Amino acid sequence: MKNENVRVRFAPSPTGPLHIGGVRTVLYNYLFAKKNNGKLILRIEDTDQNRFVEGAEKYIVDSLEWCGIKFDESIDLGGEFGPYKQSERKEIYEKFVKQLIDNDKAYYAFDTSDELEEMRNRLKSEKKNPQYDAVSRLNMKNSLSLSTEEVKKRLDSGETYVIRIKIPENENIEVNDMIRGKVVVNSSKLDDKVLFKSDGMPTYHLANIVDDHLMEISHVIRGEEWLPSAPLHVLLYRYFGWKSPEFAHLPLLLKPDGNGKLSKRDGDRLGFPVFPLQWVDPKTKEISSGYREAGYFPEAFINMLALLGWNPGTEQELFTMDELIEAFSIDRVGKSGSKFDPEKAKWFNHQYLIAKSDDELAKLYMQLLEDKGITSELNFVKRICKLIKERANFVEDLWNQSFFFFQLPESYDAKIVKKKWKENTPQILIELIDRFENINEFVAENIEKVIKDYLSEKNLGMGQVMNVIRLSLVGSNKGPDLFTIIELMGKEEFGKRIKLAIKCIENEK
RNA sequence: GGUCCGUUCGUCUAGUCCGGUCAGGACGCCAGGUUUUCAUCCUGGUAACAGGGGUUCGAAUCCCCUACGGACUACCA
Repeated sequence: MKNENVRVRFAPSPTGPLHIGGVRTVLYNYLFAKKNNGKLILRIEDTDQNRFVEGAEKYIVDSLEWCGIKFDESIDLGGEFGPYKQSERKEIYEKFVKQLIDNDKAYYAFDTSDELEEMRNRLKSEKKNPQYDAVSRLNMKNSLSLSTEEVKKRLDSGETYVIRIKIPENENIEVNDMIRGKVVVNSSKLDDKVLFKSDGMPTYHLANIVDDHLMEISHVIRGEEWLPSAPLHVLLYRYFGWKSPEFAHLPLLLKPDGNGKLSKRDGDRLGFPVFPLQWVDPKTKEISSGYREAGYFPEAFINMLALLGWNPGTEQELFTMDELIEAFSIDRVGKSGSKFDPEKAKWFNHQYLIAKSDDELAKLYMQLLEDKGITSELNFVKRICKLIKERANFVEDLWNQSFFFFQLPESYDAKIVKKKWKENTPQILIELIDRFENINEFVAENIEKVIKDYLSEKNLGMGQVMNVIRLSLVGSNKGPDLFTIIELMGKEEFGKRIKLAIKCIENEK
Protein backbone atom coordinates (compact mmCIF):
# COMPACT_ATOMS: atom_id res chain seq x y z
CA MET A 1 0.00 0.00 0.00
CA LYS A 2 2.64 2.49 -1.06
CA ASN A 3 0.82 5.73 -1.64
CA GLU A 4 2.74 8.77 -2.77
CA ASN A 5 0.65 11.27 -0.89
CA VAL A 6 -0.46 9.74 2.35
CA ARG A 7 -1.70 12.37 4.76
CA VAL A 8 -3.46 11.34 7.94
CA ARG A 9 -4.61 13.34 10.91
CA PHE A 10 -5.37 13.05 14.56
CA ALA A 11 -8.20 15.35 15.49
CA PRO A 12 -8.94 15.43 19.20
CA SER A 13 -11.18 17.89 20.92
CA PRO A 14 -9.62 19.60 23.94
CA THR A 15 -12.28 18.48 26.37
CA GLY A 16 -10.01 16.64 28.78
CA PRO A 17 -7.04 14.30 28.94
CA LEU A 18 -6.42 11.90 26.11
CA HIS A 19 -6.95 8.34 27.23
CA ILE A 20 -5.09 5.28 26.02
CA GLY A 21 -7.69 4.49 23.37
CA GLY A 22 -6.98 7.88 21.87
CA VAL A 23 -3.26 7.32 22.14
CA ARG A 24 -3.62 4.09 20.24
CA THR A 25 -5.57 5.86 17.52
CA VAL A 26 -2.80 8.42 17.09
CA LEU A 27 -0.22 5.67 17.18
CA TYR A 28 -1.87 3.75 14.33
CA ASN A 29 -2.17 6.96 12.34
CA TYR A 30 1.48 7.67 12.96
CA LEU A 31 2.60 4.16 12.03
CA PHE A 32 0.49 4.22 8.91
CA ALA A 33 1.84 7.61 7.86
CA LYS A 34 5.47 6.72 8.42
CA LYS A 35 5.13 3.34 6.80
CA ASN A 36 3.85 5.05 3.67
CA ASN A 37 6.24 7.99 3.75
CA GLY A 38 3.31 10.20 4.56
CA LYS A 39 2.51 13.01 6.94
CA LEU A 40 0.71 13.10 10.27
CA ILE A 41 -1.27 16.20 11.11
CA LEU A 42 -2.57 17.31 14.49
CA ARG A 43 -5.77 19.28 14.27
CA ILE A 44 -7.58 20.58 17.31
CA GLU A 45 -11.35 20.26 17.03
CA ASP A 46 -12.60 22.88 19.41
CA THR A 47 -15.92 23.75 17.84
CA ASP A 48 -17.77 23.10 21.08
CA GLN A 49 -16.99 26.10 23.18
CA ASN A 50 -18.98 24.79 26.12
CA ARG A 51 -16.81 21.79 26.60
CA PHE A 52 -13.48 23.54 26.52
CA VAL A 53 -11.19 22.38 29.31
CA GLU A 54 -8.22 24.39 30.43
CA GLY A 55 -4.94 22.65 29.77
CA ALA A 56 -6.35 19.81 27.70
CA GLU A 57 -4.68 20.87 24.49
CA LYS A 58 -1.30 21.14 26.15
CA TYR A 59 -1.87 17.78 27.79
CA ILE A 60 -2.49 16.15 24.43
CA VAL A 61 0.67 17.61 22.92
CA ASP A 62 2.78 16.73 25.96
CA SER A 63 1.44 13.19 26.10
CA LEU A 64 2.22 12.43 22.52
CA GLU A 65 5.64 13.93 22.84
CA TRP A 66 6.31 11.61 25.78
CA CYS A 67 5.14 8.70 23.65
CA GLY A 68 7.58 9.57 20.92
CA ILE A 69 4.89 10.28 18.36
CA LYS A 70 5.91 13.15 16.15
CA PHE A 71 3.62 15.26 14.04
CA ASP A 72 4.54 16.84 10.74
CA GLU A 73 2.04 19.66 10.95
CA SER A 74 0.26 21.18 13.95
CA ILE A 75 -0.47 24.44 15.69
CA ASP A 76 3.04 24.54 17.15
CA LEU A 77 4.82 23.20 14.09
CA GLY A 78 2.79 25.09 11.51
CA GLY A 79 2.38 23.88 7.94
CA GLU A 80 0.89 24.85 4.64
CA PHE A 81 -2.64 23.86 5.54
CA GLY A 82 -3.30 25.95 8.64
CA PRO A 83 -4.78 27.13 10.80
CA TYR A 84 -4.79 23.81 12.64
CA LYS A 85 -7.39 24.83 15.15
CA GLN A 86 -11.00 24.78 14.05
CA SER A 87 -12.10 27.79 16.05
CA GLU A 88 -9.71 29.80 13.87
CA ARG A 89 -11.29 28.50 10.69
CA LYS A 90 -14.80 29.79 11.28
CA GLU A 91 -15.20 31.77 8.06
CA ILE A 92 -14.13 28.79 6.00
CA TYR A 93 -17.01 26.67 7.21
CA GLU A 94 -19.47 29.48 6.75
CA LYS A 95 -18.55 29.74 3.10
CA PHE A 96 -18.96 26.03 2.49
CA VAL A 97 -22.22 25.62 4.31
CA LYS A 98 -23.68 28.45 2.21
CA GLN A 99 -22.64 26.52 -0.85
CA LEU A 100 -24.62 23.56 0.40
CA ILE A 101 -27.70 25.70 0.96
CA ASP A 102 -27.42 27.21 -2.51
CA ASN A 103 -27.32 23.72 -3.96
CA ASP A 104 -30.36 22.60 -1.99
CA LYS A 105 -28.29 20.13 0.04
CA ALA A 106 -28.86 21.87 3.35
CA TYR A 107 -31.46 24.15 4.88
CA TYR A 108 -32.17 26.57 7.70
CA ALA A 109 -34.09 25.29 10.73
CA PHE A 110 -35.64 27.45 13.43
CA ASP A 111 -37.01 24.86 15.83
CA THR A 112 -36.52 25.40 19.53
CA SER A 113 -35.23 22.63 21.72
CA ASP A 114 -38.73 22.22 23.14
CA GLU A 115 -40.15 21.76 19.69
CA LEU A 116 -37.50 19.20 18.88
CA GLU A 117 -38.22 17.28 22.01
CA GLU A 118 -41.93 17.36 21.29
CA MET A 119 -41.31 15.98 17.81
CA ARG A 120 -39.15 13.18 19.14
CA ASN A 121 -41.67 12.25 21.78
CA ARG A 122 -44.46 12.22 19.27
CA LEU A 123 -42.58 9.94 16.90
CA LYS A 124 -41.58 7.65 19.74
CA SER A 125 -45.17 7.26 20.84
CA GLU A 126 -46.05 6.41 17.26
CA LYS A 127 -43.32 3.75 17.37
CA LYS A 128 -41.36 5.57 14.72
CA ASN A 129 -37.74 6.56 14.85
CA PRO A 130 -37.41 9.92 16.55
CA GLN A 131 -35.38 11.60 13.87
CA TYR A 132 -35.37 14.79 11.88
CA ASP A 133 -35.70 13.31 8.41
CA ALA A 134 -37.35 13.54 5.01
CA VAL A 135 -40.75 12.89 6.58
CA SER A 136 -40.63 14.75 9.87
CA ARG A 137 -38.87 17.82 8.51
CA LEU A 138 -42.09 18.83 6.77
CA ASN A 139 -43.77 19.33 10.13
CA MET A 140 -40.98 21.42 11.54
CA LYS A 141 -40.00 25.04 11.20
CA ASN A 142 -37.40 25.22 8.48
CA SER A 143 -36.69 26.63 5.06
CA LEU A 144 -38.18 23.57 3.41
CA SER A 145 -41.51 23.77 5.19
CA LEU A 146 -41.84 27.53 5.54
CA SER A 147 -42.49 29.98 2.72
CA THR A 148 -39.58 31.90 1.23
CA GLU A 149 -40.90 35.17 2.66
CA GLU A 150 -41.30 33.68 6.10
CA VAL A 151 -37.74 32.33 6.04
CA LYS A 152 -36.37 35.64 4.87
CA LYS A 153 -38.31 37.46 7.58
CA ARG A 154 -36.95 35.22 10.31
CA LEU A 155 -33.41 35.48 9.02
CA ASP A 156 -33.60 39.26 8.68
CA SER A 157 -35.02 39.70 12.14
CA GLY A 158 -31.97 37.95 13.54
CA GLU A 159 -33.78 34.87 14.78
CA THR A 160 -31.38 32.12 15.70
CA TYR A 161 -31.17 29.19 13.40
CA VAL A 162 -29.16 26.09 12.66
CA ILE A 163 -28.32 24.63 9.29
CA ARG A 164 -29.19 21.00 8.71
CA ILE A 165 -28.09 18.62 6.00
CA LYS A 166 -30.84 17.46 3.67
CA ILE A 167 -30.60 13.70 3.65
CA PRO A 168 -32.15 11.94 0.65
CA GLU A 169 -35.28 9.99 1.42
CA ASN A 170 -34.36 6.51 0.34
CA GLU A 171 -30.98 5.72 -1.00
CA ASN A 172 -28.30 3.21 -0.08
CA ILE A 173 -25.08 4.81 1.00
CA GLU A 174 -21.92 2.76 0.91
CA VAL A 175 -18.92 3.25 3.11
CA ASN A 176 -15.80 1.36 2.22
CA ASP A 177 -13.90 0.60 5.37
CA MET A 178 -10.33 -0.70 5.20
CA ILE A 179 -10.93 -2.87 8.23
CA ARG A 180 -14.52 -3.99 7.83
CA GLY A 181 -15.07 -3.92 4.12
CA LYS A 182 -18.24 -2.50 2.64
CA VAL A 183 -20.87 -1.10 5.00
CA VAL A 184 -24.21 -0.13 3.53
CA VAL A 185 -26.80 2.06 5.23
CA ASN A 186 -30.06 3.33 3.85
CA SER A 187 -30.42 7.09 4.03
CA SER A 188 -33.88 6.77 5.55
CA LYS A 189 -32.14 5.69 8.76
CA LEU A 190 -30.02 8.81 8.89
CA ASP A 191 -31.25 12.07 10.25
CA ASP A 192 -30.79 15.62 9.08
CA LYS A 193 -27.85 16.36 11.31
CA VAL A 194 -27.05 19.88 12.30
CA LEU A 195 -24.09 21.12 10.27
CA PHE A 196 -23.93 24.64 11.58
CA LYS A 197 -24.89 25.62 15.09
CA SER A 198 -26.77 28.69 16.21
CA ASP A 199 -23.61 30.03 17.82
CA GLY A 200 -21.99 30.33 14.40
CA MET A 201 -19.76 27.29 14.81
CA PRO A 202 -19.86 24.22 12.61
CA THR A 203 -20.52 20.82 14.15
CA TYR A 204 -17.97 18.05 13.95
CA HIS A 205 -19.65 16.60 10.86
CA LEU A 206 -19.19 19.67 8.72
CA ALA A 207 -15.86 20.80 10.10
CA ASN A 208 -14.18 17.43 9.75
CA ILE A 209 -15.22 17.00 6.12
CA VAL A 210 -14.22 20.51 5.13
CA ASP A 211 -10.90 20.33 6.92
CA ASP A 212 -10.02 16.85 5.77
CA HIS A 213 -10.64 17.95 2.21
CA LEU A 214 -8.77 21.22 2.50
CA MET A 215 -5.90 19.59 4.33
CA GLU A 216 -5.76 16.90 1.65
CA ILE A 217 -6.22 14.05 4.08
CA SER A 218 -5.91 10.74 2.25
CA HIS A 219 -6.97 8.34 4.97
CA VAL A 220 -9.23 8.83 7.97
CA ILE A 221 -8.22 6.42 10.72
CA ARG A 222 -10.40 6.88 13.76
CA GLY A 223 -12.32 5.01 16.46
CA GLU A 224 -15.22 2.71 15.77
CA GLU A 225 -17.59 5.09 17.50
CA TRP A 226 -17.53 7.08 14.26
CA LEU A 227 -18.67 4.26 12.06
CA PRO A 228 -22.41 5.08 12.40
CA SER A 229 -21.84 8.62 11.17
CA ALA A 230 -19.52 7.61 8.35
CA PRO A 231 -22.39 7.40 5.81
CA LEU A 232 -23.27 10.98 6.64
CA HIS A 233 -19.70 11.97 5.94
CA VAL A 234 -19.65 10.08 2.67
CA LEU A 235 -22.80 11.92 1.68
CA LEU A 236 -21.23 15.26 2.50
CA TYR A 237 -18.24 14.54 0.29
CA ARG A 238 -20.66 13.74 -2.48
CA TYR A 239 -22.65 16.94 -1.90
CA PHE A 240 -19.50 18.99 -2.12
CA GLY A 241 -18.31 17.05 -5.15
CA TRP A 242 -15.11 16.07 -3.38
CA LYS A 243 -13.17 12.84 -3.42
CA SER A 244 -13.67 11.02 -0.17
CA PRO A 245 -10.63 9.83 1.76
CA GLU A 246 -10.27 6.17 2.64
CA PHE A 247 -11.76 5.18 5.98
CA ALA A 248 -10.53 2.82 8.67
CA HIS A 249 -12.56 2.46 11.84
CA LEU A 250 -10.50 1.03 14.68
CA PRO A 251 -12.05 -1.38 17.17
CA LEU A 252 -12.57 -0.07 20.67
CA LEU A 253 -10.49 -0.63 23.77
CA LEU A 254 -12.62 -2.42 26.33
CA LYS A 255 -12.47 -2.40 30.11
CA PRO A 256 -10.52 -5.34 31.64
CA ASP A 257 -13.52 -6.64 33.55
CA GLY A 258 -17.01 -7.00 32.17
CA ASN A 259 -17.97 -5.32 28.94
CA GLY A 260 -18.08 -1.88 27.48
CA LYS A 261 -15.50 0.56 26.36
CA LEU A 262 -12.71 1.64 28.61
CA SER A 263 -13.56 4.83 30.43
CA LYS A 264 -11.80 7.29 32.68
CA ARG A 265 -13.28 5.79 35.80
CA ASP A 266 -12.04 2.25 35.16
CA GLY A 267 -8.48 3.18 35.95
CA ASP A 268 -9.07 4.29 39.50
CA ARG A 269 -11.61 1.57 40.03
CA LEU A 270 -9.25 -1.23 38.98
CA GLY A 271 -5.95 0.29 39.94
CA PHE A 272 -4.15 1.01 36.69
CA PRO A 273 -3.67 4.20 34.69
CA VAL A 274 -5.96 5.04 31.81
CA PHE A 275 -4.01 8.11 30.79
CA PRO A 276 -0.48 8.47 29.45
CA LEU A 277 0.36 11.31 31.82
CA GLN A 278 -1.10 12.21 35.16
CA TRP A 279 -3.98 14.64 34.83
CA VAL A 280 -5.28 17.05 37.40
CA ASP A 281 -8.76 18.26 36.65
CA PRO A 282 -8.57 22.07 36.67
CA LYS A 283 -12.01 22.41 38.27
CA THR A 284 -12.38 19.54 40.71
CA LYS A 285 -8.63 19.07 41.30
CA GLU A 286 -9.28 15.38 40.97
CA ILE A 287 -6.13 13.45 40.05
CA SER A 288 -6.06 10.71 37.45
CA SER A 289 -2.93 8.62 37.37
CA GLY A 290 -0.71 8.35 34.32
CA TYR A 291 1.59 5.74 32.84
CA ARG A 292 4.58 8.02 33.04
CA GLU A 293 4.09 8.60 36.76
CA ALA A 294 3.40 4.91 37.35
CA GLY A 295 6.89 4.18 36.12
CA TYR A 296 6.28 2.96 32.61
CA PHE A 297 8.84 3.59 29.93
CA PRO A 298 7.26 5.29 26.93
CA GLU A 299 8.70 2.61 24.65
CA ALA A 300 7.03 -0.13 26.68
CA PHE A 301 3.76 1.75 26.80
CA ILE A 302 3.73 2.22 23.04
CA ASN A 303 4.76 -1.37 22.39
CA MET A 304 1.96 -2.65 24.58
CA LEU A 305 -0.60 -0.37 22.96
CA ALA A 306 0.48 -1.26 19.43
CA LEU A 307 -0.22 -4.94 20.05
CA LEU A 308 -3.68 -4.19 21.39
CA GLY A 309 -5.75 -4.64 18.27
CA TRP A 310 -2.93 -5.16 15.82
CA ASN A 311 -0.42 -7.94 15.41
CA PRO A 312 2.39 -8.55 12.95
CA GLY A 313 1.40 -12.13 12.14
CA THR A 314 4.73 -13.31 13.48
CA GLU A 315 5.66 -14.25 17.02
CA GLN A 316 7.62 -11.09 17.65
CA GLU A 317 6.25 -9.11 20.57
CA LEU A 318 8.95 -6.59 21.31
CA PHE A 319 9.22 -3.75 18.85
CA THR A 320 11.03 -0.47 18.69
CA MET A 321 9.07 2.35 17.10
CA ASP A 322 11.01 1.89 13.87
CA GLU A 323 10.25 -1.80 13.86
CA LEU A 324 6.58 -1.04 14.41
CA ILE A 325 6.60 1.33 11.46
CA GLU A 326 8.24 -1.31 9.33
CA ALA A 327 5.83 -4.06 10.36
CA PHE A 328 2.59 -2.09 10.53
CA SER A 329 -0.28 -2.55 8.16
CA ILE A 330 -3.97 -1.73 8.45
CA ASP A 331 -4.80 -5.17 7.07
CA ARG A 332 -3.58 -6.71 10.27
CA VAL A 333 -5.73 -4.60 12.56
CA GLY A 334 -8.40 -6.79 14.13
CA LYS A 335 -12.13 -6.19 13.92
CA SER A 336 -13.17 -6.83 17.49
CA GLY A 337 -12.57 -4.78 20.61
CA SER A 338 -9.66 -5.56 22.89
CA LYS A 339 -9.77 -5.80 26.62
CA PHE A 340 -6.92 -4.03 28.21
CA ASP A 341 -4.74 -6.30 30.38
CA PRO A 342 -2.78 -4.50 33.12
CA GLU A 343 -0.69 -7.61 33.85
CA LYS A 344 0.67 -7.81 30.36
CA ALA A 345 1.44 -4.10 30.48
CA LYS A 346 3.75 -4.80 33.43
CA TRP A 347 5.42 -7.60 31.56
CA PHE A 348 6.19 -5.27 28.69
CA ASN A 349 7.76 -2.81 31.07
CA HIS A 350 9.86 -5.55 32.61
CA GLN A 351 11.17 -6.49 29.18
CA TYR A 352 12.25 -2.94 28.52
CA LEU A 353 13.75 -2.56 31.96
CA ILE A 354 15.97 -5.63 31.72
CA ALA A 355 17.02 -4.59 28.23
CA LYS A 356 18.50 -1.37 29.55
CA SER A 357 22.22 -1.20 30.25
CA ASP A 358 23.34 -1.16 33.87
CA ASP A 359 24.64 2.33 33.30
CA GLU A 360 21.36 3.66 31.96
CA LEU A 361 19.38 1.99 34.68
CA ALA A 362 21.73 3.17 37.40
CA LYS A 363 21.23 6.77 36.33
CA LEU A 364 17.48 6.36 36.57
CA TYR A 365 17.78 4.69 39.92
CA MET A 366 20.06 7.40 41.23
CA GLN A 367 17.39 9.99 40.58
CA LEU A 368 15.01 7.95 42.64
CA LEU A 369 17.59 7.61 45.41
CA GLU A 370 18.16 11.32 45.31
CA ASP A 371 14.46 11.89 45.85
CA LYS A 372 14.80 9.78 48.95
CA GLY A 373 17.70 11.92 50.12
CA ILE A 374 20.30 9.29 49.39
CA THR A 375 23.48 10.08 47.52
CA SER A 376 25.52 7.28 46.11
CA GLU A 377 28.18 6.52 43.58
CA LEU A 378 27.27 5.64 40.02
CA ASN A 379 29.61 2.69 39.96
CA PHE A 380 28.15 1.21 43.11
CA VAL A 381 24.58 1.70 41.88
CA LYS A 382 25.50 0.15 38.56
CA ARG A 383 26.65 -3.01 40.29
CA ILE A 384 23.43 -3.11 42.29
CA CYS A 385 21.35 -2.70 39.13
CA LYS A 386 23.17 -5.55 37.46
CA LEU A 387 22.42 -7.73 40.47
CA ILE A 388 18.69 -7.00 40.77
CA LYS A 389 17.26 -5.76 37.51
CA GLU A 390 15.82 -9.15 36.59
CA ARG A 391 13.63 -8.87 39.67
CA ALA A 392 12.04 -5.55 38.81
CA ASN A 393 9.21 -4.39 36.56
CA PHE A 394 9.73 -0.72 37.31
CA VAL A 395 12.60 1.48 38.40
CA GLU A 396 10.64 1.95 41.59
CA ASP A 397 10.90 -1.81 42.27
CA LEU A 398 14.66 -1.49 42.37
CA TRP A 399 14.29 0.11 45.78
CA ASN A 400 12.40 -2.80 47.29
CA GLN A 401 15.08 -5.12 45.97
CA SER A 402 18.06 -3.16 47.21
CA PHE A 403 17.05 -0.73 49.97
CA PHE A 404 19.33 -2.56 52.39
CA PHE A 405 22.39 -1.29 50.59
CA PHE A 406 21.40 2.20 51.60
CA GLN A 407 19.96 1.80 55.06
CA LEU A 408 20.16 -0.52 58.05
CA PRO A 409 17.44 -3.10 58.55
CA GLU A 410 14.55 -1.53 60.44
CA SER A 411 13.63 -4.84 62.03
CA TYR A 412 14.46 -8.50 61.87
CA ASP A 413 11.77 -10.84 60.62
CA ALA A 414 10.53 -12.57 63.78
CA LYS A 415 9.64 -15.78 62.01
CA ILE A 416 13.13 -16.22 60.65
CA VAL A 417 14.65 -15.37 64.02
CA LYS A 418 12.55 -18.00 65.67
CA LYS A 419 13.31 -20.62 63.08
CA LYS A 420 16.98 -20.01 62.32
CA TRP A 421 18.57 -18.07 65.16
CA LYS A 422 20.16 -20.66 67.42
CA GLU A 423 22.15 -20.36 70.60
CA ASN A 424 25.48 -20.70 68.80
CA THR A 425 24.55 -18.29 66.02
CA PRO A 426 26.26 -15.20 67.50
CA GLN A 427 29.46 -17.11 67.93
CA ILE A 428 29.42 -18.41 64.36
CA LEU A 429 28.81 -14.93 63.00
CA ILE A 430 31.60 -13.41 65.02
CA GLU A 431 33.99 -16.09 63.86
CA LEU A 432 33.04 -15.32 60.27
CA ILE A 433 33.90 -11.68 60.78
CA ASP A 434 37.34 -12.80 61.85
CA ARG A 435 37.75 -15.09 58.88
CA PHE A 436 36.83 -12.26 56.53
CA GLU A 437 39.77 -10.29 57.87
CA ASN A 438 42.06 -12.58 55.92
CA ILE A 439 40.38 -12.01 52.58
CA ASN A 440 42.53 -9.66 50.54
CA GLU A 441 40.34 -9.35 47.49
CA PHE A 442 36.86 -8.98 48.99
CA VAL A 443 34.78 -10.39 46.15
CA ALA A 444 31.88 -12.82 46.08
CA GLU A 445 33.96 -15.72 44.90
CA ASN A 446 36.44 -15.45 47.75
CA ILE A 447 33.74 -14.75 50.29
CA GLU A 448 31.93 -17.87 49.19
CA LYS A 449 35.05 -19.96 49.53
CA VAL A 450 35.81 -18.70 53.02
CA ILE A 451 32.25 -19.34 54.20
CA LYS A 452 32.15 -22.79 52.68
CA ASP A 453 35.49 -23.75 54.12
CA TYR A 454 34.35 -22.57 57.50
CA LEU A 455 31.12 -24.53 57.25
CA SER A 456 32.75 -27.79 56.32
CA GLU A 457 35.37 -27.28 58.99
CA LYS A 458 32.69 -26.81 61.62
CA ASN A 459 30.42 -29.38 60.05
CA LEU A 460 27.59 -26.90 59.57
CA GLY A 461 24.92 -26.75 56.82
CA MET A 462 24.55 -23.89 54.39
CA GLY A 463 20.97 -23.16 55.33
CA GLN A 464 21.90 -22.87 58.96
CA VAL A 465 24.30 -20.03 58.45
CA MET A 466 23.33 -18.32 55.22
CA ASN A 467 19.88 -17.50 56.47
CA VAL A 468 21.10 -15.77 59.59
CA ILE A 469 23.70 -13.81 57.69
CA ARG A 470 21.00 -12.63 55.30
CA LEU A 471 18.75 -11.84 58.22
CA SER A 472 21.47 -9.77 59.86
CA LEU A 473 22.28 -7.81 56.73
CA VAL A 474 18.84 -7.39 55.18
CA GLY A 475 16.35 -8.00 57.96
CA SER A 476 14.45 -10.72 56.14
CA ASN A 477 14.89 -13.82 54.06
CA LYS A 478 14.52 -12.09 50.72
CA GLY A 479 16.97 -10.78 48.23
CA PRO A 480 19.57 -11.55 45.59
CA ASP A 481 22.70 -13.63 45.87
CA LEU A 482 24.09 -13.27 49.37
CA PHE A 483 27.78 -13.50 48.50
CA THR A 484 27.37 -10.61 46.13
CA ILE A 485 25.47 -8.62 48.74
CA ILE A 486 28.36 -9.09 51.12
CA GLU A 487 30.84 -8.09 48.46
CA LEU A 488 28.94 -4.92 47.65
CA MET A 489 28.47 -3.96 51.28
CA GLY A 490 32.11 -4.45 52.08
CA LYS A 491 33.98 -5.99 54.93
CA GLU A 492 33.46 -3.17 57.35
CA GLU A 493 29.72 -2.79 56.83
CA PHE A 494 29.37 -6.54 57.13
CA GLY A 495 30.96 -6.56 60.55
CA LYS A 496 28.93 -3.60 61.67
CA ARG A 497 25.61 -5.12 60.66
CA ILE A 498 26.41 -8.52 62.12
CA LYS A 499 27.23 -6.95 65.48
CA LEU A 500 24.13 -4.77 65.37
CA ALA A 501 21.94 -7.79 64.61
CA ILE A 502 23.44 -9.83 67.40
CA LYS A 503 22.89 -6.99 69.81
CA CYS A 504 19.27 -6.37 68.79
CA ILE A 505 18.19 -9.97 68.54
CA GLU A 506 19.88 -11.16 71.70
CA ASN A 507 18.35 -8.25 73.62
CA GLU A 508 14.89 -9.19 72.47
CA LYS A 509 15.21 -12.64 73.96
C1' G B 1 -36.70 0.77 20.38
C1' G B 2 -33.86 1.71 15.62
C1' U B 3 -29.19 1.46 12.74
C1' C B 4 -24.45 -0.44 12.33
C1' C B 5 -20.30 -3.43 14.00
C1' G B 6 -18.48 -7.65 16.37
C1' U B 7 -17.89 -13.07 18.65
C1' U B 8 -10.98 -18.56 18.67
C1' C B 9 -7.93 -20.43 25.70
C1' G B 10 -9.36 -16.02 31.81
C1' U B 11 -6.68 -11.92 28.58
C1' C B 12 -3.92 -10.30 23.83
C1' U B 13 -3.98 -13.09 19.57
C1' A B 14 -2.17 -16.75 14.94
C1' G B 15 -4.94 -19.56 11.70
C1' U B 16 -10.35 -17.36 8.06
C1' C B 17 -9.48 -14.16 1.99
C1' C B 18 -7.21 -19.45 -1.22
C1' G B 19 -11.94 -25.23 3.45
C1' G B 20 -7.78 -30.70 4.73
C1' U B 21 -1.34 -30.81 10.80
C1' C B 22 -3.74 -33.65 17.92
C1' A B 23 -6.22 -25.11 16.57
C1' G B 24 -0.05 -22.28 17.39
C1' G B 25 2.34 -18.23 20.43
C1' A B 26 2.40 -14.63 24.51
C1' C B 27 0.50 -12.80 29.46
C1' G B 28 -1.75 -14.99 33.74
C1' C B 29 -2.39 -19.35 36.53
C1' C B 30 -0.65 -24.38 38.26
C1' A B 31 3.35 -28.04 38.85
C1' G B 32 8.44 -29.48 38.66
C1' G B 33 13.64 -27.95 38.33
C1' U B 34 17.60 -24.41 39.69
C1' U B 35 18.82 -21.48 44.35
C1' U B 36 21.24 -20.04 51.03
C1' U B 37 16.09 -17.23 50.86
C1' C B 38 12.57 -14.50 47.96
C1' A B 39 12.17 -13.31 43.05
C1' U B 40 14.03 -14.11 38.27
C1' C B 41 15.09 -18.03 35.08
C1' C B 42 14.33 -23.01 32.70
C1' U B 43 10.96 -27.17 31.71
C1' G B 44 6.17 -28.92 31.61
C1' G B 45 0.88 -28.36 32.23
C1' U B 46 -4.11 -26.04 32.32
C1' A B 47 -7.33 -23.78 28.90
C1' A B 48 -10.80 -21.67 23.22
C1' C B 49 -13.27 -22.07 17.57
C1' A B 50 -20.85 -18.58 21.08
C1' G B 51 -25.13 -22.08 19.58
C1' G B 52 -27.94 -24.40 15.65
C1' G B 53 -28.67 -25.61 10.70
C1' G B 54 -26.80 -26.24 5.87
C1' U B 55 -22.83 -26.88 1.48
C1' U B 56 -18.81 -30.66 1.35
C1' C B 57 -15.46 -36.82 1.44
C1' G B 58 -13.90 -32.98 4.98
C1' A B 59 -15.73 -26.47 8.05
C1' A B 60 -12.66 -22.33 13.17
C1' U B 61 -12.44 -21.22 7.80
C1' C B 62 -18.03 -20.78 2.88
C1' C B 63 -23.77 -19.75 3.42
C1' C B 64 -28.21 -18.99 6.58
C1' C B 65 -30.56 -18.41 11.30
C1' U B 66 -30.36 -17.58 16.59
C1' A B 67 -28.02 -15.88 20.91
C1' C B 68 -24.89 -12.68 23.25
C1' G B 69 -21.81 -8.28 23.44
C1' G B 70 -20.65 -3.36 21.86
C1' A B 71 -20.97 1.46 19.42
C1' C B 72 -24.13 5.11 17.68
C1' U B 73 -28.90 7.30 17.98
C1' A B 74 -27.36 16.07 20.83
C1' C B 75 -27.23 22.86 18.18
C1' C B 76 -20.71 16.68 21.84
C1' A B 77 -16.73 15.26 19.50
